[in-house]
Amino acid sequence: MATPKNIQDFDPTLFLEEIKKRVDVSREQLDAFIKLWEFKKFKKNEFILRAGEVPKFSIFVLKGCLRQYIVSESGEESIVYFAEERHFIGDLAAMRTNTVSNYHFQAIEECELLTISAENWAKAFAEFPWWTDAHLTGYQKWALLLQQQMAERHTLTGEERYLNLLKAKPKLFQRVPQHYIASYLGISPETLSRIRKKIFNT
Amino acid sequence: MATPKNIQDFDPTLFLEEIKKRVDVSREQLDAFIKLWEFKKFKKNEFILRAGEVPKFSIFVLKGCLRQYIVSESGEESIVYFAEERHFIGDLAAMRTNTVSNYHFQAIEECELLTISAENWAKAFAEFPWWTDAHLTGYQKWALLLQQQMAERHTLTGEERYLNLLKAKPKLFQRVPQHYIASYLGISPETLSRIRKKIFNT
DNA sequence: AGAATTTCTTGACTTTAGTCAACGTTTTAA
DNA sequence: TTAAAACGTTGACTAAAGTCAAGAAATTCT
Repeated sequence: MATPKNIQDFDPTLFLEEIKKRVDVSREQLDAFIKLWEFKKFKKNEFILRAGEVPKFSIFVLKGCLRQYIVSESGEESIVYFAEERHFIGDLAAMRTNTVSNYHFQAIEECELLTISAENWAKAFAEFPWWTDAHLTGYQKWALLLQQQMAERHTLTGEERYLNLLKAKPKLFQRVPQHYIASYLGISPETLSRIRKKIFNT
Repeated sequence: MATPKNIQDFDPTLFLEEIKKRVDVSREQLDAFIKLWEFKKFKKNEFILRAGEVPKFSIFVLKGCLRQYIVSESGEESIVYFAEERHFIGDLAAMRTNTVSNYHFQAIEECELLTISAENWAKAFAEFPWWTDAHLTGYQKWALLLQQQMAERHTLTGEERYLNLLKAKPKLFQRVPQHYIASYLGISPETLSRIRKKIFNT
């Protein structure tokens, strides 16, 4: 279970750093802003949000790692995103429109998260233009990146995509099971095993 | 060549309809808003924006159809998006940060577009909160959709993806060359030809 | 520590899709 | 209106990746 509410004794440094990376904003603004977030802990393998439910909050990862995945009609799981420390994750569109999400969000390790409710998200949006701005910029970049990844899914082999990911997120490979990486890359665990064998035995 | 500037005799109906679909906003607001956009025509196959250049504007399609594609290191083209009538398209992230885009935007047919410059985009963003809101919502949904498409790229066969697209955008198949569809689906033109043969000859 | 579970590896075989080349058809442009 | 270019189809072959099954290795739980 998630720890109850308002355990406010978390260290906000990481969070503030990430905000400041994106926008230039005063300490007072940040203090007011951070009050809209709530600290929550989750155990390994615990579900943070589930497909078929209306998301109650959106997430910033202080510690740990979680996966976002979708289950196809045929029952196959497909991981679409890993959120490590310093990453935002969630289904804002579903949360804001009060509709069910298609995605599961699960802790891969014990996690410490900051969460923001739909109400507080709306407040932040109304009161802090710099936040809206940073958000929009983030999404604009992210959408382009996703398109690029799709193109790479089309033009590169599994091996090439594996090497790219290894270069881009080396730490990820130390902390998540290999078959999760396979799911994210869109290849079978067996194929990933063979790719690794080929790469490292030559 | 694109026609010069400020040919303002376009019919804004389509554009206004799309805005109203997203937000509830007064006629006065819309009138002021639409002044920030410029009408442009492009001939078939003409490049609207090119990879390696800083995008000068972002786009709404009044008439025609265009493709957004990326060229891989190995020189392979990969179409990531088709924009038909009523669609927004562009590389806002690159435009706003004054950096070069990785994407080409090319007219597939003769096109009539509304374009907005970086300056006017910033104005719209500052002056029309409803626009920012609609924009953000749009991106939030779009990012989720792209993730879903990536998952489908992983779990479905080429044939299944073809049938899905045929159902989702039937008109697209009447107007764009088949090998563009293949590029978008991430399969070779030959494979698409065989998929079609199999589907329609049984 | 030891049993149970999960994860990873390997082999044999199948499926899906890509490549190359040839040729017919359609579209475009001089 | 005809030549050229672009597009689509087909065949033969190849490559990439999936599936199924068995077993080894690692991790988790009690």
